[in-house]
Order: sequence, then C-alpha cells, then structure tokens
Amino acid sequence: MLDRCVAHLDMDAFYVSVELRRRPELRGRPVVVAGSGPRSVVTTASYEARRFGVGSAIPAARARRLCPEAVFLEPDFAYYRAASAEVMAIVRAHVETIEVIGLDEAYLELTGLPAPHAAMRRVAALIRVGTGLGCSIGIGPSKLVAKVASDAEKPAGFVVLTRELAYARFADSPPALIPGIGPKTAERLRALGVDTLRELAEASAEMLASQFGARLAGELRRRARFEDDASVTEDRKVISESRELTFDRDIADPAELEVVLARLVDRLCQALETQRRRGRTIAIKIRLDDFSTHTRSRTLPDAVDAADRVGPVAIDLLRGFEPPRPVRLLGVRVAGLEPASEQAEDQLVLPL
DNA sequence: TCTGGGGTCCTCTGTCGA
DNA sequence: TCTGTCGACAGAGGACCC
Repeated sequence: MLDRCVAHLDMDAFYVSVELRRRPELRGRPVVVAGSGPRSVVTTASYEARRFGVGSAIPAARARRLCPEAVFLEPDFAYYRAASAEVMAIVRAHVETIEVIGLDEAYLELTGLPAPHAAMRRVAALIRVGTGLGCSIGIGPSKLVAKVASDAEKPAGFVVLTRELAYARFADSPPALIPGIGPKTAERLRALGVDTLRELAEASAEMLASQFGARLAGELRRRARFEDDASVTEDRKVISESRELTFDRDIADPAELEVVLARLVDRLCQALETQRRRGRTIAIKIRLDDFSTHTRSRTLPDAVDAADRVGPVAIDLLRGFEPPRPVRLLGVRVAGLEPASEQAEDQLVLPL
C-alpha cells in the first residue's frame, strides 16, 4: 500500500490579505477586519496588528484600545468568498481530491502523486502569482500532522513532518495544539496534571477514561501521538443552515423579540429557497444576558423552506421558552436539509 | 476583558415501538 | 397480559472550528 501523503493549505491572515489586494496603500500597517457594532469581535488581524496583541475573536472594542492606530475594516464576505473560489480553483487544477474547510483552508490528498512536495511548492507559488495571496502549507502522513505542520510556521510556511517528527517536535507543547482539544478540554486535562502532549500520550487510559469516557480518552491519547486515519473527503454535505443576531442592547420585550425572529426567518428562508433546499427540524437559539445559551427545536413531518411554515414554528418555540431574562442573541436554524427538488418530485407521486 | 456568526459533532436523556 | 430490553429518534446542551 502506498504511504499516505496529505497536505493542509492554510491562507495567511486571509480576510486582511484579501482586503490589502484592493487597498495596497495599507500594506505594512496594522489592519483589523471587524464589525462596527458595540459587541463585534475581530475576524482577522494583520501580522502587524497581532504584534499589539490583537487576535481573532477578541472584542473589537478591546482591539481598538490595544491598537488605536490600526485601520478597522468591515468584513465583506461576498468579496472573500470570491477570492476563496479563485484560490480553490488553482488548487483543484493540480490536486484531484480536496476537502475545503471554510474559506481559507483545505486538505489535499496527495497519496500517489509523483513528487508531492514539489507539486505543493508549485501550487503555493501559483496561488501567490495568480491571486496575490500568501499561504502556509503543511505536509504529513495524515490530516492531523499536516494541519499542525501548516500552523507551525506562519506566514508563508512550508513544513513537512512524519508522525514521529511531529511528536518529537511538539511533545512538550500544550495539548491545545491539537485540533479538537479546545479551552475546556485543555483545562480539564490541566486539572489532571496533564500539561503537555507527551504527558497526554503517556497518561493512563483508565485515568483519562474516568474523566472523559473510554471513547474520548482513547481518541485524546491517539491524537497526542499524532495518530490519525481520517480521510480527505471531497463532499461535505451541509446539514443545517441558520441566521442569528446579537443585539446591540439586550431585549426583554417579547413582541420586539418576535419581530426580530420573523426577520431572521425571512432571511434564512430566502437563502433556502434560492438554494432549493428544505429541512424538517426548526430550531431557535436564545442567549440570555447572563450568556447562558438555550435551544428549542421541533421536528416536522415534512421538510419546509417557506417563511410562512418556518415562522409560526419558530415563534411558537420562542413563546414556549418564555425568556426569563433579557435576551442578548436570537437565532433560527433549519436542519435535516435535503434538496427541495427531490421533495417536489416526491410530491408528484399521487397516493393510490 | 464582557465575549460574532455560521457551522459540525458528540453526549446525555427521554420516549416510543418492536 | 405484563415486564424488561433494545434500538431509533428527538431534543437539549456543550465543545469546538473557521
């Protein structure tokens, strides 16, 4: 069997880099892409802004305090989507199987490709010349190793690692280096005295299982050793779509909440109808002023996509929940998506 | 410091029918 | 007929990712 070879392509500070293409006069300055509302967070910061401690997901207000001289730009996702499509088209021209993750990342299956490293250097160069955008590339025997490799040296990184080399290089790093180990899991591991990947890899299975359950414990130990056999899968099916909104000020008035919810339903259903998709499960999401998040959902006998079908269910779920405190965020989701065309065909079959 | 928006996946729990 | 078990499914919450 051929040795597996997987690449992870990660665009460098993607949204900011795309903005700099059309605003070249801002090159070299701290640039931050963030919404303008009082509760916005930073989407991406240029490397110049990161030196001031401005990073993704921090509140925009804090970013302004940390780096008052930064240029703040409103996100323009339509523009970023177009730029992403340019990049992915270049990649697809050279690699058969690619798994796109968001707008700025992709896994590439390179197994069987002659001279895969040279091929990836060529792809990176073509992206730079063709789009003016930089990327970092990690190559390894699995998605996990490739991903960690691409993160290791940014921007414009090119890192090739075997599983053994990855472990040797990162064994003393914190467990949160591994994708899938977030702040909560890292904190629980710390409480168990596990502060590095080596300690996680060598931790007793029983001890981990008592805290995380046998399945997750085994998975954590495997990932700490950089063992991973996940495949690069071309088609990720979208199974739900949602719209949500964080208010500039918390809302307690039920009537006002219903107006907002109706607007969100309209926006969501317009998108679903355009994409000719519908779903059976309607869910709402409510975040209260204490930041607790609640969901309520209902599964219908038939898939729906129209606002006059989704709306009443969403409103009914909201009334049933009766928010006990002012609401900070309201959202609506349709899940269990399927193509509307199939549904339409089904409906053409008349009952006997 | 006061935490977006849009997603996926996992776990736990309750219910229901075979 | 009653009881226990099991699997499928739905609903809720949470962790994580980009």
